[in-house]
Amino acid sequence: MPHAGRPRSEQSRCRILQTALRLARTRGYANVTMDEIASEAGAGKQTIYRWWRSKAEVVLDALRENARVEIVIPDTGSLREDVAGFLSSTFDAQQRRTGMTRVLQAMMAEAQHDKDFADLFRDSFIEPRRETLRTLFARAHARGEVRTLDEVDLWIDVAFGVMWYRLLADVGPLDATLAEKLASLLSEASGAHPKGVTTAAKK
Amino acid sequence: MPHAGRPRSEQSRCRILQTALRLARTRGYANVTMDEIASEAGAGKQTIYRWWRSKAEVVLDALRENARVEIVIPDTGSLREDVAGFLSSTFDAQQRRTGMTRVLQAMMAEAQHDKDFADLFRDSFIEPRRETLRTLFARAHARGEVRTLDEVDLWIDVAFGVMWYRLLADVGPLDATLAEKLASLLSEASGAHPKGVTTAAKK
Amino acid sequence: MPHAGRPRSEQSRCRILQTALRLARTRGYANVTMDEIASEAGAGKQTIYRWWRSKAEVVLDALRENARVEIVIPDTGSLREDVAGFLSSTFDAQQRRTGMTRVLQAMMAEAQHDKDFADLFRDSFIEPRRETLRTLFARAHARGEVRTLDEVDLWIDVAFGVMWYRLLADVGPLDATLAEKLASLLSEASGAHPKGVTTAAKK
Amino acid sequence: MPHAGRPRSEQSRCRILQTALRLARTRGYANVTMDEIASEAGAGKQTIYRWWRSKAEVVLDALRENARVEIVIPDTGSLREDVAGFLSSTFDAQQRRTGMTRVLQAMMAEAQHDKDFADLFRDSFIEPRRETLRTLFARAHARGEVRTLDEVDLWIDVAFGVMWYRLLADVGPLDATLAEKLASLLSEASGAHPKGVTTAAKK
DNA sequence: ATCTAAACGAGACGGTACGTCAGGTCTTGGT
DNA sequence: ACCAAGACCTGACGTACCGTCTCGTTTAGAT
Repeated sequence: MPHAGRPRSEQSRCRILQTALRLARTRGYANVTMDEIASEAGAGKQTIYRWWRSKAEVVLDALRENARVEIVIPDTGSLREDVAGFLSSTFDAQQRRTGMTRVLQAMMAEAQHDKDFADLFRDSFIEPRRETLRTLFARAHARGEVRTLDEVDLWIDVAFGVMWYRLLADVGPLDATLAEKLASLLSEASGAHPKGVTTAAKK
Repeated sequence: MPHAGRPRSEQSRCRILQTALRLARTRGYANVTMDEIASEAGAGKQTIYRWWRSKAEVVLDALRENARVEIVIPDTGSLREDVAGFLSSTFDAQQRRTGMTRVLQAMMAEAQHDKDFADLFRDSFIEPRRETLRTLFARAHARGEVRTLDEVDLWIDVAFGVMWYRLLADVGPLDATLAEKLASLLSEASGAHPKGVTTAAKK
Repeated sequence: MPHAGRPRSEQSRCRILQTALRLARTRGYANVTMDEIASEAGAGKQTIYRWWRSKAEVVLDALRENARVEIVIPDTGSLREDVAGFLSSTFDAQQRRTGMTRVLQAMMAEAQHDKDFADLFRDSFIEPRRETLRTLFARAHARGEVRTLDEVDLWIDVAFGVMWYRLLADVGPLDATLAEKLASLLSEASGAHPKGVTTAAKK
Repeated sequence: MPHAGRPRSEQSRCRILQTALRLARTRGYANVTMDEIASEAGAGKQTIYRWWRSKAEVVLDALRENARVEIVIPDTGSLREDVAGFLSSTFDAQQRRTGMTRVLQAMMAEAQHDKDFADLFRDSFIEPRRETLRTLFARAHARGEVRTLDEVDLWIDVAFGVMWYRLLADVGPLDATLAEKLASLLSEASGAHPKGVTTAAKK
């Protein structure tokens, strides 16, 4: 059965998402209340709760809508360059827009005390980005640059682990230099042969 | 002039810390209220606020007091084994005591929306652990196992980055296997020659 | 435009007023907390603060709602009897219902350290009762029982002054005897000549 | 056995009383805390609680110490003038010193929710003043100005009732005019023969 | 053209926890 | 034993958000 009643207002949906992201970036996610979002978006609170389960889900949704086209998935023929490019682009996207870093931190924070959101966040944000990196390693494997994909999850953990660690614990910047270093580290780790043997050509 | 007035009650301090950590572990950090901590510790809420600025600071303090003796700093003569031992011990300490993982997640989450706490957390929790790892690398350098310490911060980022990433994003377990793999990765990356072999050409 | 949003809940309003008065009478105004009123009325604390500024205003409101029909305004044709009847009825209403005296004392006490409440109390409680008495004197003046209304405020002060003084300083009972004596005092003072006679003997 | 240990410090006692009254007058009784009194008096809180049971008792004590000499007990040979003089002096004492009115209001308010203080207040403040007025009526009776003292308590209630009523309910000023009017009313009621006629027996 | 039903704005509702404040008690070292 | 200082426990406060619940209004497709 196709119909019944008034259809969802696209205008409301957009205004809520835009307002949520704007407020989260300018005033800090934690300082923004649902009442504010509703009020600033000219929407009723119920309208928000009808379509999203929590403030976190609204902001995450806004984040995804917003970031849909920002990240580049490079294909240069070199694992090191691919990884460096992808990480560089990822870091950039976060730093460029003021307050975006804060929003990401808040998303991860929120995931810590909301199991439902944690699942959504992992499935719709964390995993897709892991998948992208996995693709880069798979391509490199196909090219023969990488001997085995057995440890690909560990390599991904290293890349994103360092990123999130710096982001969350504020122990260092996310810049092109870091992207380069991580790319080098991972391309070596994934292509080297530890036992001092021939090691063969690395590049 | 040495003092004035009634001295701080050591009993209260201990009971508050113990109660805070116990409640946080058993019922989840977010579900514990200041009123509960005060009440269960037989303390007044004001007494808590007199010495700590927030629930997070209380729990962090309890965490430090508690963890003072838990972590082993190994010295086996081998960087790989030292790192593996340290990480293993760190992971264990988190998994062994029920609920400890949750508390750590909550601490990191809290640091995301409380600047004051973030600073305290980094200085009194994050950095000391980095320092330990730094010591292991410095020893290995002194032994000649590591060629240069230029990238030691990156290696530390890798170790803790992966740990926190798995902890927070729930993308994999923190077990002995991971400790071993990270140790291998880092000892290789840092230029180690496990068995005194030629190391061959690295680049 | 008549409205917008959910209308105020009459049920909540009533339950809050009833609960407030009941608790104040049974347990003593000072021993009742806002949390208790809210909790017992099945209301949120915010709902109380949304419509009243303080506990005192809630109780006063309840008092007015409750006392709307209790006081008799007599019209016997004799000033002395009118005043005696009115005061008697007023005293009775306070003594009959257990705890009511205490509530009145508390209201007056509250007015002493809350300017806003003092104004409300005077305008909505004190003055209406003065007005009633003023009416009795005005009627008597119209009948020729009272020579002039110049000092009517003083007479009113005397009646209520003695009442409140005994109530607050606990220096004597509020009973029918007092009502009679005050009525006599005031009818004499105001120049009444009960039976149109030469003023002569009073009783 | 007369003594033991350090004697009570007269300096402390005075400073506490002075500070309490000063603060109560300048900032309003309700806005003053025990901590403030102690701190401003350079005393410990315990020192206050050692000698007084509550803030109200401290202030009342200060009030009595302060007012010891202020009130005149006139003896002019005329009841009307005696009463007018006494009330006038009483009203003046309250109005002259800024904030004193407020303190009296607060005392009476405090008596409403502290039974112990109520007793102390009545016995040491209310009753002595009643007694003074009683003396005036007794003298007048001895002079033959007053026929009987049967209703002296009512007359006293009228005088102080109007005073407190105006003070507490803010329904009129306490000035010389009021003192005169009350004196007239009471002297008439207590012995006068309003119409020059026989007036006959009152009861 | 009317009917029906869901979505909409507004905003009041029941709750939970917060951080603060004051009261009155207790515990130091010092007089 | 008294004192100043100040930490202690207790308990109420008024505020801030949460997520839910009415209201009357709007907006489409189905009748």
